[in-house]
Amino acid sequence: MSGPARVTHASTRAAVLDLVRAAGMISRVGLVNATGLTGGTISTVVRGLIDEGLVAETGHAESTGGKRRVMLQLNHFARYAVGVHLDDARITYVLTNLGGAVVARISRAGAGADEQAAVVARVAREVDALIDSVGVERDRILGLGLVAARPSEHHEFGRALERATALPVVLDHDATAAAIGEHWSGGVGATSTFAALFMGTGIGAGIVLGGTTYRGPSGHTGEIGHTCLDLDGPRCWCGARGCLEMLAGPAAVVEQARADRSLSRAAGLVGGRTRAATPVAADFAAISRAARQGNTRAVALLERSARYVAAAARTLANVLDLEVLVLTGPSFAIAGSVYLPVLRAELDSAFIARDAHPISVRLSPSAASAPAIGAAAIVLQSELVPRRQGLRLPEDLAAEEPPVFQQLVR
Amino acid sequence: MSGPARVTHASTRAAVLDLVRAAGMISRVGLVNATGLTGGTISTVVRGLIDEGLVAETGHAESTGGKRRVMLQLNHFARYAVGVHLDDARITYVLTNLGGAVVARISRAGAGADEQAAVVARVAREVDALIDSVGVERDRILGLGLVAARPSEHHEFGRALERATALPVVLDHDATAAAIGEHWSGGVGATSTFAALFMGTGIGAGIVLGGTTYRGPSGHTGEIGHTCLDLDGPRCWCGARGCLEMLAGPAAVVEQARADRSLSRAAGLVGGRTRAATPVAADFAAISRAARQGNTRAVALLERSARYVAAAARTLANVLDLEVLVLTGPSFAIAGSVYLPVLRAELDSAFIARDAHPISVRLSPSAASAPAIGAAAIVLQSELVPRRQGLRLPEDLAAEEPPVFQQLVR
DNA sequence: CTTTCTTTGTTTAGTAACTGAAGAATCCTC
DNA sequence: GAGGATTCTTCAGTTACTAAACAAAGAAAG
Repeated sequence: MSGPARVTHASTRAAVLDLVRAAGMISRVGLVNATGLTGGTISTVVRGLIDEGLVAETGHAESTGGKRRVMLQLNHFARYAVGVHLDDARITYVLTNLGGAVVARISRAGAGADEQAAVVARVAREVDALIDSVGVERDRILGLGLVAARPSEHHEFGRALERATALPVVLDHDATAAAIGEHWSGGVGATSTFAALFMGTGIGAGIVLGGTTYRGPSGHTGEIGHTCLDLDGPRCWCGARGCLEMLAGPAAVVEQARADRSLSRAAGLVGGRTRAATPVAADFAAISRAARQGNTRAVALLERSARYVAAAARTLANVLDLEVLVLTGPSFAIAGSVYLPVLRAELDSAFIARDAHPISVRLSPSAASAPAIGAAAIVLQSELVPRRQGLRLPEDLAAEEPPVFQQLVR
Repeated sequence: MSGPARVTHASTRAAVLDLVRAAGMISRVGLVNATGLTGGTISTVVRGLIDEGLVAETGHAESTGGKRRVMLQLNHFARYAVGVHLDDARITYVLTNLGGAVVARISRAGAGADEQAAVVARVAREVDALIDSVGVERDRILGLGLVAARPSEHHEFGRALERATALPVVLDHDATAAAIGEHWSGGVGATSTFAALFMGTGIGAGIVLGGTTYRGPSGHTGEIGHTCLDLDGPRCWCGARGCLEMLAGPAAVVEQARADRSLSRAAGLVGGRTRAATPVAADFAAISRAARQGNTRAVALLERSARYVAAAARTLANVLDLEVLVLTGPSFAIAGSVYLPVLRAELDSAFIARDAHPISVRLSPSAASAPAIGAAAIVLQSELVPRRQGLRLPEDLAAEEPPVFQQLVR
């Protein structure tokens, strides 16, 4: 009743492993301090991890007056995971090792309106190619993470891909995946509260609260694209008015640019002239390029968008008491340098909790492939991190179907 | 590794107790289904609770084809808790029983600029009067919950009050308390995701995610009063422009009403003429009264405010995937009937996840004393619900001396 | 009324995951 | 090289569970 805090049974191994991963290098005593477990427990848990080949002893630390600590490190190449990001425009594949580092990466054109069976076969083939390119044995691959903007629409696809690749498939939201990817690749602290602002064609946010990803009761979290920023703004497909996405999302920026003759010409916008799968993505890239080259109209357009995004980001930060905000996704990969200073300025001057703790705003070092990396990270997490803490919920009991295909969103 | 999910050791007793409370009446089999624990475990846990006098057997259910279930109920009068809400305008005290039901309630004028020692003595005296009014033995009172808009400013006050009353004191945010109060008083499901929109002088939100209250790394959560609704709106004290609080909070509504001669006269606004502690609260009440009596200008003013609040609420719901939204706090107690339909309409037409699950918007049945009730509920919770699950957090380690080679992530 | 079946609740033996304490190993200092 | 400091391991004991057998209470059928 009054003893020290404990760890949920099944999660201890995973928690220790996660600490080793997050710390990069740590001793058993370090784990004792970090977990609150006793030395004896850590000793046996670590032995198990070493036996499985997941962790290795790598040298000693300086003495602190007695026996030197034996340092432990993750055996990064003990296991691998595949991440697949289905975007309208492109499909991105990554193979990561246990540390979340990208070992191989390929990117192919999006599937468009192709037959699902054909897409499944193609993706399976490309996953095979990815794995073969670095010659990793199949049984060292923990699974495949599949992420998309609307995961609920890819249910059947995931199931089929599971059969085609013979890998366990987990399905999730791309923005959530991007957040987990940032968290996993170590840029963000293990127990921190942060959001990954994800800008692709739309705008969303993946949310991690105190180290735990937040998915909400139906997986529709972080929809900041529908933050209201103008009560009488233009009507959005969601039913409301003045949504961020309508006012300042990539599609809106492109539309505004197309309406500007001079800018259209200067940036060489694709416009409606081609039948490219995603003229929006292409044109947004063109506008960003023009901005980088000093086109003042392009700069003004992006900065206007950034002001809106910044207001939404501040709202989000104020609601969740965020510690870190990471900009990620294809559009921030291209135009992040314009948005970053605007968001920083907004949060430095108007974040409510700024006296209590700083909020760090940064650009993801791998914004373009963040969702795919995150997809792989979800696999790593689902294998290595606690499946669940606390009570089994009534909803779980309702759906007692065979766990063929693990899905993270409903 | 593969078995059913388990319960954190220390929390089982509390989880079962909480289920009994939430269900009102439940059998052991019901607890088995709700928790996922086995009958044997439930049997022993329930015996313990009965031995402690917290739970009692109360009759039988109809037979479902075999032995009838023995129904269990919380022994509501086994323990009590005191809740104190420090508002600028008023101090509200409640004594609740174990079920969160209010047994006694008093409300006194706010402390204003009085000396702290005097206020502590006065509050302690009034708490004594509250307890004596129903003749509850002191040792049955679990503790005192103290809530305020800016709890960090009442640290020393809480400590002093602890000495003066000889009761354990817990300190928290008033909006968070209101949310816990709603959760505890059973209007909201045990594992639901919801927010309590709290409108006093300012606007905030208490957040409960999947049955767990979310406080954030520094306790500054749910600051939806600083949701941006107009990029070029009036400047707010927080440093930003177009904050909800500036555009549509009670203070803004009052200011707009005062600028309207006809309405000022009709509603009999206090304005700046008196030296009352909180003219805003009094005038907001007067405007609401005028609206109820059919004054179209007052109605228009409040409905305008409601449209802004609704937009902020929608933003919040979209970010957190809310299932329930409760309107609470003094201002909603007065004007909730104007705000409720506007919020309902907004969320029915534009909540992103509305196809996945409904969002229920309702008015708190005890909006005026919700924070105080919540304060008491926090005490009940801190006594009866798991102290902590999972890992020890880095903040706990901060006090300890750092080993030379500590490489934990910050 | 008796038998059989269903459902509820209890008891008991066994197990996983820890703790606590003792001891072994390693290093530093004098 | 003796003694203390620190790290790590071992092992018996505790806790909180599960699984399975059992007992008790009612319903349904004969």
